[in-house]
Amino acid sequence: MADRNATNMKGRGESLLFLTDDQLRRGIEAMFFAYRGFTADPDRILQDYGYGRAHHRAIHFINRTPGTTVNNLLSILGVTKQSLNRVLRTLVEDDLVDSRVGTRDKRERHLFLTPKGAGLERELSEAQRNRMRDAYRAAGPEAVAGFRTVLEQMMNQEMRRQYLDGGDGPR
Amino acid sequence: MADRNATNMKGRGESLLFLTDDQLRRGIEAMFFAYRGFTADPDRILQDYGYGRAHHRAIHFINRTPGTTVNNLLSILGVTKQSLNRVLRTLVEDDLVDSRVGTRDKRERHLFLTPKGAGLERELSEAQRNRMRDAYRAAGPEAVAGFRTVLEQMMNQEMRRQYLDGGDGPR
DNA sequence: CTTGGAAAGTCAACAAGGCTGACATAAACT
DNA sequence: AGTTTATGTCAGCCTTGTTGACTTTCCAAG
Repeated sequence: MADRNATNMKGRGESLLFLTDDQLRRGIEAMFFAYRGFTADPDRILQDYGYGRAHHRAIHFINRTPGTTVNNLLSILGVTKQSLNRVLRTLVEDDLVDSRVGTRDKRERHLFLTPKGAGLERELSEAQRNRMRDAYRAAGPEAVAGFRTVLEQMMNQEMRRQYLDGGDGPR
Repeated sequence: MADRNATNMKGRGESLLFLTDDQLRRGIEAMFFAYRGFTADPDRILQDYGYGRAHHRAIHFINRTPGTTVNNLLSILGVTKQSLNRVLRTLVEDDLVDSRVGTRDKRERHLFLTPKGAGLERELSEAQRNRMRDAYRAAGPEAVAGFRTVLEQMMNQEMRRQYLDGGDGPR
């Protein structure tokens, strides 16, 4: 429906710009709807547990980097400690996350998923991976490579800004 | 940093899967960070006006489809009428949106941006387009084509679900 | 022409998850 | 000893989502 111009450019490789405002607008909307789809499955699962996206994010990054400190998590997620703490507290209370006092620096708390937490993580990430896999499969390997490339550019933009602007935080 | 496997597959076109869980996880995280970057500029602009993302979304879709009804907007945005109404009310009060009673069906309200509203829309979409354009430029035309293809797959997933599941709405 | 129901709006109450500010504690650093 | 750092916590505010109940308008079918 929309990638006519883009596909016509394939193989030319020059930056002769097919980037009309309308093309960009479609990209913007695609991001909006795709992101909604992307979070839909986890959202439904979390609802059953009485959790929200904030819990999902915490669980995800604790799983990715076991033993991460609260401060680490804070800067990755870009929220205030009060906000994160609220979430973290319920996760510890519900025995999904284990918060261990640091050995070298006892002020720090190192965060780990409990078996129960790892279970929920698997459930959530499996749903999301299935989505992603289906989209990837339908789009094909070449498209996936391009997808990753563009997303990485968008990520870099934000990382760059965060450090250049002194990281005045998220809205 | 990540598309090694994917690029290796290029040209083979078969679905011999390069889709390891770790590759998928990286895609998932890229979506998270990219989306954050994607909304960062508008969020900053909106803050100055005392608005939030909900206002942005309303403004965007009214601009895209001038004269759209409240119900149309409702189903596109996937929120409750009470939630949308609160946003719409402030936009009308602040003279950014014009709500005209329908001529054929007078129960309907048709929504238009006022010149002032169009001004804010331009400011917001310009920031977002610049982001998108920069990412597209840096990634190149082929990557953009792939990006669009994958996003469209993800959009379709959600559209399909919405109608199959009877559209039980967003969380 | 009456009435049922759809479309839109309003009011009230609530929850999640952001935010700020202030303050407490313990540990580490100087 | 005094300062800084990491964390936690209390209180209060905002946005944006939710339900439920109710009204007004008005189309359309009986």
